[in-house]
Amino acid sequence: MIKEGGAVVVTNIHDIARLSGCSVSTVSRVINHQKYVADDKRAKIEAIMQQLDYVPNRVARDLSNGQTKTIGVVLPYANHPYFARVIDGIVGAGFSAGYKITLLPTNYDMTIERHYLEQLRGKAYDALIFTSRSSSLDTLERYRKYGQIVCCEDPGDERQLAAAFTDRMASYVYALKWAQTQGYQTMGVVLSRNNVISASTRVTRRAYQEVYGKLTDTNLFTGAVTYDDGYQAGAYFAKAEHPVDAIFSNGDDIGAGIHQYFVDQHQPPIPVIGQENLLSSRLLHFSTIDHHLEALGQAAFRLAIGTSRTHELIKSDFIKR
Amino acid sequence: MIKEGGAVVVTNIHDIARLSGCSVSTVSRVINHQKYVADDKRAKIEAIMQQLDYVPNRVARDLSNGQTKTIGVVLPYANHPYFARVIDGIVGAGFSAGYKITLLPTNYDMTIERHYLEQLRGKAYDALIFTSRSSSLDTLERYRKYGQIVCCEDPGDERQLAAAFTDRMASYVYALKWAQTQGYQTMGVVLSRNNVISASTRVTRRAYQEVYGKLTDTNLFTGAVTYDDGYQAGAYFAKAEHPVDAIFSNGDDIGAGIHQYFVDQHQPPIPVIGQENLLSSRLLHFSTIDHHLEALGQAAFRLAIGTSRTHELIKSDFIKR
DNA sequence: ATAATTTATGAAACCGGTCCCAGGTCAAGT
DNA sequence: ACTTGACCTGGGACCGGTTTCATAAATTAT
Repeated sequence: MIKEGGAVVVTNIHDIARLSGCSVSTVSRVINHQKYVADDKRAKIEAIMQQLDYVPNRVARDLSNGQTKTIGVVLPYANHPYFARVIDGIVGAGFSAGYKITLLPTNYDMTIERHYLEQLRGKAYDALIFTSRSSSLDTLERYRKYGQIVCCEDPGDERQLAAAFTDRMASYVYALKWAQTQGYQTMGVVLSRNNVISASTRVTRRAYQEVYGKLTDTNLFTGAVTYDDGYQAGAYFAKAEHPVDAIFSNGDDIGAGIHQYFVDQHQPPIPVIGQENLLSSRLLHFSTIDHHLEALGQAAFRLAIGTSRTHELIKSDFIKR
Repeated sequence: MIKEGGAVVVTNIHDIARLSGCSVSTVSRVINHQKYVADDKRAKIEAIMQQLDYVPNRVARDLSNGQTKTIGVVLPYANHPYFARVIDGIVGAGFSAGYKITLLPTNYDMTIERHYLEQLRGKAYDALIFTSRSSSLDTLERYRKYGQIVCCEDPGDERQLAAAFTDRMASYVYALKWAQTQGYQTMGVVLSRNNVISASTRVTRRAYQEVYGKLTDTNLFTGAVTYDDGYQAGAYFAKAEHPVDAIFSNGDDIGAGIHQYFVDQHQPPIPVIGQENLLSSRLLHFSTIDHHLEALGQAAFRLAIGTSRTHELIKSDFIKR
């Protein structure tokens, strides 16, 4: 019991026990609203807890219970609208379930991802949600035994990992086919990371293959994450030898950059299809795919606290503009 | 020591001590890279830790150390661009300092804020950052003794609270005076919460008073948080009996809504001054105040882990468009 | 009246670490 | 030879809870 200026600042369960003339076991029972405590003792203990303004120590309980009621959310960066929406879903669901959500930025660094996986081993989190990853699925799976691990992509076949993901393939194919019906013969593509580990990249290539055939290097711009990157992409396609009729972008803000480049050059803006249904596509009035990322976050959270090793598919909507 | 299919899954410091023939104290010294351990013992212990793939339990260390290296960030909702930028700053700074950042949504509910303050008492966090609040400063101050509390507004006079805030007053006055030089005789204002607890609301009123005189009800629209709210505000001012020459908005996305209403009605858009320098003001080309919210978040974090009861002022920039 | 439950309580182990302190070795200083 | 101080080591208290288990009283069932 630590005092400061006469007022009690910190108390523990032993103080309460001593002052109430009971044992810590009994106090613990009162704290946890368990049966088998005499009414008078319960009242007395509650009164003393009230009086000393006692609050049980969260960390001690976590240690004893072997769980922290905390979920770690692994993401490259927090300020990107894609992740912001997913986080929003996770945080909302987490709040309702009484869980704490901790943000774990990686900047796509595998070493840092490993660090968080080690923290999972150290019981710092009950589960990890990978909204994006650089490590292999094998690596993630290897840590599965230390806690639930949820990834936000289709892990395919028989994985031990839980997964919440959007139906990218279906929505991409739908969007691209719609573009064909609009008379767009050639379609440019803008991607973020051009590697096999990015689910978005992989699926975009597959969907493109199915609808437009092989994706050539000239029709592809990679490394786009922000509006300014999109602007660069716009410049690339504007100056291209064989211009494309429309561009399928990996995000609305990037799409806005593409659009804006043409506007700034006083050229007719090339039709763009974006993703995420952000304000930018609404303002510039181009089509987009809404992946319902809040729902994705909620699903990921449910999987994180559930023990069921399952998959959840979130349907996307194509918004024609 | 818990095994699963032959492989060791969980070990603790006692296992390491037993297997290495040393005491727990010595193992602890090795874990923490302390002096006074014989080279051969150190090597042996390290080898065994390696072999069993031992990771110290985070929660146990936290309990013993009396700190969690976790900062709670209190905010109304996570998906709003204002808070997204502040979070980004906090998370970045937290990562560099080896701290965990937990998001605590309140939806402006005082009861929920209280709940988080109680958690601070329960040692769940080392400090709390209030990016926004509904509780009074007195209330926050009352919990100050349980941990550092940082608020993101100017708390004025002699408060025990640490504070990181932007120079709203200066930037608002600057922006409004600039508007006057542009010939805008009457200025509408859009606010989020029209109560005295919102720093933004309070300062906007004061700045308006200083430049334009008394803020009348007819020149004010409140309750705006999103683009759609801004759209409503646009409708309000478009249909007003005494139209305003320009509108000072509490956010770029809201400003975009205002702007867009006029566009949709085929009316010449009314000049808007936004805040936060988001993509929307860039796309629609209206002036805005950049509060450098990432820097605000970083400052807030520094105050959260520092014991110095200080204030940090972040300068804003007015971006004329 | 006796056996079987249910209720009530506290001692003590446990969760998995940190750290103070006592005790011992050994080389340098006087 | 004797003090001094740096180096090593382990026992055990401590952080603040939860939970098992033994014990006993009060009910209920037979």
